[in-house]
Amino acid sequence: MKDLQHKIRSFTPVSDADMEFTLQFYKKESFPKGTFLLKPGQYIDKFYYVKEGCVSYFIEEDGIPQVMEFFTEGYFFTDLYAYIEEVPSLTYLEVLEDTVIYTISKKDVEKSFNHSHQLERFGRLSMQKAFINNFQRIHQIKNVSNQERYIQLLEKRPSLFQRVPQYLIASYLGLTPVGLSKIRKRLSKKKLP
Amino acid sequence: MKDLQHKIRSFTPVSDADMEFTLQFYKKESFPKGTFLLKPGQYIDKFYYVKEGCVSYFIEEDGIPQVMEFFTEGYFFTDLYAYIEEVPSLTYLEVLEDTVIYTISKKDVEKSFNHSHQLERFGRLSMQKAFINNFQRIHQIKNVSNQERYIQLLEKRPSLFQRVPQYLIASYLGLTPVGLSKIRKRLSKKKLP
DNA sequence: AAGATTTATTAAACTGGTTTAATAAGAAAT
DNA sequence: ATTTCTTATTAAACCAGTTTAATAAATCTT
Repeated sequence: MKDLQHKIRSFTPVSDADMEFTLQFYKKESFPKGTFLLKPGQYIDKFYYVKEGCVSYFIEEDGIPQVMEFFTEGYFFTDLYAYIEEVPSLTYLEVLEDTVIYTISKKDVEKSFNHSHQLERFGRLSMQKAFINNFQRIHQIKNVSNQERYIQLLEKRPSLFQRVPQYLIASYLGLTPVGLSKIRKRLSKKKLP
Repeated sequence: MKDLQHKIRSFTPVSDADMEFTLQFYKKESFPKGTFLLKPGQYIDKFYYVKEGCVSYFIEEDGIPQVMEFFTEGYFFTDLYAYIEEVPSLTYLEVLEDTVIYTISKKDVEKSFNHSHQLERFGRLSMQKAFINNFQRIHQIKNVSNQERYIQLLEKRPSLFQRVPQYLIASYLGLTPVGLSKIRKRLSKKKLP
């Protein structure tokens, strides 16, 4: 769990004792491609950290998956709304490739935050970072063209294109597969001859 | 500052002593309509709470304001990215009507969070709530039609339409004024005869 | 109240996407 | 290897928005 430890300390200093206290709760689990960690109607009382692999977070709209996020190595995730409010989820969490995850229960998260001010601070700062990421995403969706967003994703998370089918990336970008295909064609024409 | 106190306690219990400790830092300030609390290039080391009034948070794109949020009564706000990273802002914060604000400096926010675990927790939970709001916004922008988003805004924050010019609301919804006008026309035709 | 400015609507031409459907290419199963 | 299933591309018709420009309505100034 070296990388998880490192991840936590990238937010704020945590004493060895506190670190040990919280790490004891995480359980390593492996899920094969195709596993659903969460489906609509289910409750979720766990927080996850991706050690290795990829998980999609999506909602189904008229039978079509609308991808909100791809969680890859180093991401913390859950369906935060359902987790916090303790209501049935509206979303899916689907494992897109064989994935190794560290899991911690909500109870144990809360134990950790109660145990030490520093761990509580880690909670605040990680949430802060997630907030900023989301905010930049909103800015992008509102003010950047689809084509530009595609290019930026290509630059920022190139490996996604190797591991995730294109129609899911289209969905993540807010496009249909046809729309994304058109953009790709347009770009390939520009670049080549 | 009764309402600010109440707001803080709506997130988590805070002892009277801790509450007094943090409230001492807030300063009441009044700004007339048209004031800019922040412009691009400036640094921001304050957090704000709207006691009364309305502040727009926008970025200028090709000379056109793109509104990210309207902060009204009961909102905490700042330009979080510039605040955290201590870099020059890219955004504007403009007072849209005479507004009363409680201001606290970043130093004093940090003093508060250092002072007590409960205040740190308030910080985490308020950030968590902001995260969820943002997330639902992303979901809305991605998966809800412009027309439907307009209707939902009308239902959720009707007073905005009384206090903010329509072209700013259009911008907030990701539309041009022309586009919003069309939507309004379409809807008025449907409802009436 | 008149004039000046800002804001909202309408029209017309355009555009970047959608939908639907057919086809092609790739991957998995037998 | 052949079939089957999934994924990606292309084409054609369509549509909800945009841009530009003119007009109308509302608000602010003096």
